[in-house]
Formats: sequence, structure tokens, C-alpha cells
Amino acid sequence: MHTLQNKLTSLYPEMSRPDLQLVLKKWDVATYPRHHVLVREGEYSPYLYYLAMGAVRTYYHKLDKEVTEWLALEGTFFTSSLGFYRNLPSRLAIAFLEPSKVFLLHRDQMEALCSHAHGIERLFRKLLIEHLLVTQQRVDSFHFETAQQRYEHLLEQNPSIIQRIPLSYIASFLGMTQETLSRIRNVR
Amino acid sequence: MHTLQNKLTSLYPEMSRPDLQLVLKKWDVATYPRHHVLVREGEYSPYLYYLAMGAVRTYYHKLDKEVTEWLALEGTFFTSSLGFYRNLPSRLAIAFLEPSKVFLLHRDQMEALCSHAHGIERLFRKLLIEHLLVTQQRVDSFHFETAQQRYEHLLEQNPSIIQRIPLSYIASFLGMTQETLSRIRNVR
DNA sequence: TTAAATCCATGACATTTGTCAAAAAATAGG
DNA sequence: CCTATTTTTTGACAAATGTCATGGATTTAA
Repeated sequence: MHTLQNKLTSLYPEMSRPDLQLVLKKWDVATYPRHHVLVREGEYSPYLYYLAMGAVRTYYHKLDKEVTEWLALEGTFFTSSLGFYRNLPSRLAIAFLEPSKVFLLHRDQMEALCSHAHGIERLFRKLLIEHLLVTQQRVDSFHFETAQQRYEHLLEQNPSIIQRIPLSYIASFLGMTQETLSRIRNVR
Repeated sequence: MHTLQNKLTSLYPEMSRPDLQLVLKKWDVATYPRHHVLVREGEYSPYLYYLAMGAVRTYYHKLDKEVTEWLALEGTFFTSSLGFYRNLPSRLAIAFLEPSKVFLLHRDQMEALCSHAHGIERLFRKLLIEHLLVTQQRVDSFHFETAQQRYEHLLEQNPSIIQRIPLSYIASFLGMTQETLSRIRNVR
């Protein structure tokens, strides 16, 4: 089960029971229908989100075309880093691709939690390490891999994205056009 | 001046004096000549480095060609994230492009410091936020920008790299060939 | 200071990926 | 179950970037 509690525990298994409970209490829950736009480009969105169910994408407009920056299925965190960590307006928009259930935590809540307990500060440091390593890997994939290899790696590492999410979003997420991805899939 | 103390202070200005002193004490210093290889691919390198003087690059081999993953001048941190944060062997090699002065902190030292004082854990959380935002920006540049735009942004944001570092490394860092970069510079 | 090594520019051509247009296929919702 | 809508495939062609080869300029190190 993709519970928030499980997720947090796996990040920092040694965390104390009371710290964990305290953190869990501060999140809000919400559910949204397919296609709902959670955040628009340029809005403030100082939240960390945990997707408990569903699918979501973050995107923005580049010369009036939509570019998908990130795709996530249930069991993952997502956020606008600028919004959450820097309190700046989000470059990104966020919208759901399936009916979804989301937990959200405001940056002020997080900062307060971090100040309140050393163990909680550690939890969020560990979350950042995860986030950094994933992001690093994404840089590498763009830097060193061809379109074909990027697709193959996604297929290996996250096949359910390919089954559940429309091709056009996946192509954009991988940094190529829909036509190119279609050709790659069909062996050209 | 690119002192480590200034750098740490700017990350977390409210840090207590004793915490700061404690952190500073744990770093080692070393100087290296040009071309010195600090870490080879596949070696363990559980260190965070601060470059106080000089220039450095991280790179690895892709089909027997060297690809530059990162370039840094004095005043910046650098590391193998896998080595430092995960204690895994480094995918990357690290070598100096100029005679350099480096501060280094072992991951065990960092973890001990974090455990010792809440304020220090916060410092390293803030360091991670910086690192994440920079990395995020790099993803975006690969995802959304053409070779030309990537070069122009580097020119704006870090012109001294272009003056001090050989074209071939810069090209590779920007994800293009040396010939392409040469043509971009010379207006084609 | 000079020879060797490295670095940079340029031409010809190949490859990858993008663009535009249209039709086929799949899906959603009444 | 059927139609409207969305998604995917395919073709023809264009643009961006890579590859290979070469020569000149610059830098390094003895």
C-alpha cells in the first residue's frame, strides 16, 4: 500500500514514533478528478505533495506548446521546487491524469516541523537526498542517452507509466516529439 | 574571497557560532596540480569537496569517449552524489583543470556532525536544497533548450568558465560536440 | 626558445530528430 | 452500442547536430 506513513518510514526507518506521528498530523488530504489543474504556471504553490493514488504531471508552456516536465504515479512525492523550497511562483503547472488522492504539506508547516524536532529535520534532509539523486539521474539521461535509450530505460524502470499515460505526455517527458516516440516503439 | 566559512554562512546565516566553528574544524585541506586525478571512475569517494581555488571537472567514459558531467570554478562545492550520499562507488572521475586548493569532508564526519547538532543538520539540509535547485535547472536546460541557448545561458551565467576552460570540455558539459560549439560561437 | 602536444576552426557529408499533414485506431460518454 | 473526440501511426521533407578529416593556431614543457 502506498501510504504516506510507509513512504516516510522507508526514508528514515529509525525515526521516533512521536516524530512520525507529529509529521503525519500536519498533512491535508484532497481528492481530485481527472484533468483537474492543481496549480497554474506562475501561481504560488508552496506545498509538498504526496500522491497516494492516481497519476499527475507537471508541465509548462514553451512557445505556446505544452512541455511535460515530470510524470508521477501513486507512491511518489512531487512539488514545484521553486515554490516549496524558495517560496517563489511556480514555473510549472500541475494537473492530474487520473482521479487522484493527494496529501499536501505547506512549506511553513515543514519548516516549523523541522525547527521543532531534530529528527524531523533529518527526515526532510533524507527526502532531499532522494530527490537530488533522482534529479541527477534525469540530468544524466538527457546528457548521455539517445531518445531511444531514454525510452528503453523508462520501460525498464517504470513500465506502468507507459501503460497508463498517453504517449504525447511520455514523449514530452522524455524530451522528444510524439512522432519520434511512436517510431521508436514501432521499431521504425 | 572564496572562503569556506563565507560559503557556509551564506547558506545558513543564522547558524550559531559554535556550530559553524565545529563544522569548519572537520574539513581537511589539500592542493593539487593541474591534471591531477582526484578520483577515478568506480572508486569510492565519500567526500564533499569545496573548491577554494582553481578549476575542476567531473567526467566519465561513454563508449571510450570522455564526457564532462560537471565543471566548477573556485567558490563552489562539488561531489559524487552517489559516493557522498549513498556510499556507493563513484560513476564519475574527478580531475583538476588548474592548480587547485580543495577542502574535503568525509561523509561519516558529516553524518556525525549532523547527529551532534540540530543546527548543523539544518546547514546540510540547506546545502541540499541549493544543490537540488541547481540540478533541477540543469535538467531544464537539457530538456527545453537548444544547443545554442545552452551556450548563451552559460555565457550569461558563468562567463569565466568560457574564458578559462578548453572548448572541448565546455562542449561536452553542455551536451554537444566540440565542432558544434565552435560553430555556434563563430555565428556559423 | 623551440619542438611536441593540444586546441580550435572548417568543410563535406551522415544521422537523428523535428515539423507538418493526414489517416487509422482507440476511447469516452451519452 | 454508436458517435465524437482523442490518441497514435505514418509519410515526406526540413533542421539541428554529429562524424570524420584536415590544417592552422596556440600552449606547454623541456
